[in-house]
Amino acid sequence: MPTAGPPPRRRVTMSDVARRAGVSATTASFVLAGRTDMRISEAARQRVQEAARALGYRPNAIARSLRTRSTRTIGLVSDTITTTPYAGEVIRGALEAARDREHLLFITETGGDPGAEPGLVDALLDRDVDAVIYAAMYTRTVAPPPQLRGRRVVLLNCLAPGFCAPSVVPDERGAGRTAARALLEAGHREGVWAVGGRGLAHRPPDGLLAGHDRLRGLTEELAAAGAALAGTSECGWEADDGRRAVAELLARGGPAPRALVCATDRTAFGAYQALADAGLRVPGDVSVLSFDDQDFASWLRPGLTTLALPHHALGRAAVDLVLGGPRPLAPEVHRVPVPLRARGSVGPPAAGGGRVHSPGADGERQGRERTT
Amino acid sequence: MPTAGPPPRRRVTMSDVARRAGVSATTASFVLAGRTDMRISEAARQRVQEAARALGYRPNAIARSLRTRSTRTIGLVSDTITTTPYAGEVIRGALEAARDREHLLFITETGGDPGAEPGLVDALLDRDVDAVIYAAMYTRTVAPPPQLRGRRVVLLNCLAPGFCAPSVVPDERGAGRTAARALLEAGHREGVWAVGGRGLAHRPPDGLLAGHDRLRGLTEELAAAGAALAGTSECGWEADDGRRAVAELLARGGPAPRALVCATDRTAFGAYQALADAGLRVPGDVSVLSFDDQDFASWLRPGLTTLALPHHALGRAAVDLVLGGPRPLAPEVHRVPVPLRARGSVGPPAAGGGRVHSPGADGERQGRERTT
DNA sequence: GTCCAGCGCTAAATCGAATTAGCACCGCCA
DNA sequence: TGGCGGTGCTAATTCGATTTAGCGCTGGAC
Repeated sequence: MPTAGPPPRRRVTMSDVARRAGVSATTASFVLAGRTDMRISEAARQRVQEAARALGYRPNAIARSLRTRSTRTIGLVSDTITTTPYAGEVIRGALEAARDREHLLFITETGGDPGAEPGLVDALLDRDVDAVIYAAMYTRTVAPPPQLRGRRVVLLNCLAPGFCAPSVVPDERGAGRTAARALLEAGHREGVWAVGGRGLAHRPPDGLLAGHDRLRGLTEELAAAGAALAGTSECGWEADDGRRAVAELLARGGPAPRALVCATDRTAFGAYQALADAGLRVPGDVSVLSFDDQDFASWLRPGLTTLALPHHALGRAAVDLVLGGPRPLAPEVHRVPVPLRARGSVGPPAAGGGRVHSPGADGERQGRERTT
Repeated sequence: MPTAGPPPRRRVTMSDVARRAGVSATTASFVLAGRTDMRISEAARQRVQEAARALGYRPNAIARSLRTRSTRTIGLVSDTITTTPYAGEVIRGALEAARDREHLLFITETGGDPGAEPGLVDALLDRDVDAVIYAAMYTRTVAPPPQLRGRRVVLLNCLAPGFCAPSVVPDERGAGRTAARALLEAGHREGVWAVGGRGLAHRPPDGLLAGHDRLRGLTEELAAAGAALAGTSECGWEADDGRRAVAELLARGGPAPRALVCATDRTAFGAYQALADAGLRVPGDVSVLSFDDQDFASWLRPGLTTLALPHHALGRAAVDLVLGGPRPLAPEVHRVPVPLRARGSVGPPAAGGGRVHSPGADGERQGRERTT
């Protein structure tokens, strides 16, 4: 009979393999699991291997999981994975680590609806995931749902007071120090402003931790060098917020700012616009430094010097920890370093008080020389 | 005895529920499944429901799946989910649709290594996923691995000649037409250039389809109005490619371009830079229109008018199709509309031949009036 | 000749649900 | 009083693996 259409494809089971090899399912199981705690003749071993190969046997992970209670599966629960463009990097890092350890990743997101969370967590637990990564896309404090208590959980980019689980977060304080050092090394000691600095209470419900720790690292390191922040201009997180905040900063009286430390690349983007509008050059008149390392940071002219939030490393670390960490997990906080991406936007402070300058294109062109 | 530490938490099974309700597991199963094809007294029904509630019973999805062969699970296989920032939107759309249909999503990516693909697909099939979404992050032709033949598969953002499965892709040709219409409506009939237009062979192995179809739609619609493309300047996909291409275009002789249709927002970003360098205003001297709608498109001054690749809708449509479509699936190509995001970068063509203009800031400031 | 040890394997139970087959009881009718 | 049909349930099997318990054979020691 000629083959017609796709074969019915009943799945090849271990009994099929055993039958073909002329052994019991038990023997086949031990051979295929590579277990040596049962004596099996070399001949039988060979026949089982051969039969499995010939039939294209693949163990049914569902059946195996039912017995072993291990699914080689992780669940990732997050608030919103895409309001932020770099969230993809977190997932990619997690995916990579999971692949290395031969696990598969369930991704879920509540879409900002906290009411959806218990349902999603239940769906994961119903499927017997080996571990759960509870992730936030902005560093903040969270309250994971009660079903997760006592489970193997790692908190990613968040802290949960009173919930016994390790956290993996960016080393924001270290990042602040690094930022300060970059500025100090370029010669800045005065006129350093934080834009969108503390960032508390900008996002419900608990506000963000990042801004606070960054500012702390920044001021500490400046203080260690006998310098200090000239001031802080709080604002939102978007380009437009940055533009307005910097425009106001320039419009107010007092000594000219020499360096701006922006909370995000987006606010830095706005800062560039405001500076250009005022006829100020980057970094000739004002240095700009920020946090995130979004892709456009390298397209700007001059390229934006920024602290690269280690999204990929965070995702990776969380999975490595949840799968490879001690049992049970210790509720420690793991801080992942935040590397500096030095581009062209930080330079030595302007010599004079150059409040206003020759407009536009010239400044941009000078910047362009410094672009990578 | 006082409770000490987390309870051992043996999972509550259906037998536990049945025992407590004083019925057999069979009865409990029928009650909890809501099946009416077996006669069960109202009293028994009540007792089972009550017992399940009291014990906090949740069915073990693994055990159920073993029996029913349905896991309420989908696998998404993609090349690289994050080289592109909008990939997250695809996933978010898929996640939303999956949630609506009470399915969970396994996400995998090869990380650009095609050798990893069979292993990942096997891992999914071993776990008995109900369906697979095979996704590419740039629209192109692909060759899914043979294990997927005969399975329930939807191709997302790609086409696979000879592989019997439906595709969900952006309506690139329609997008090209829309772009042309936007330009025609603003009064453009001459000096319309495509930048980074055809885009073939820029990515291995098969080149991209998007550029070709877009260009087709663009030229068709222009032709229908008796107009035509002034020319095409092929280049890469990045900001810097766009900047160089446009700079060259402006430096060459001939009539000045009046409108640039850029292949991506990134090239448009570069185009803005090149135009500013040449002292040309957007849209006063040159209109700019592009494809993608990345977030920075709205931060530029003027805001970039762009065709929003419907990533979210694509992800949603793929899941809706693979779960809700006919059995078996018809190998059709579903084209998802690409909406225009009109911002400030398209305006009426310049009256004269204004080759060079007053530099920088003025142009930007005019643009800014049009920003949303 | 018997006993024991070791070898190489198999039978059967298990995981937790879904599902098929069929049984005990009741009341009604002849 | 015996049969019959409907009601309301249960026992047993199945899904496909893992894992425990133990069986039959052989060869050597005594």
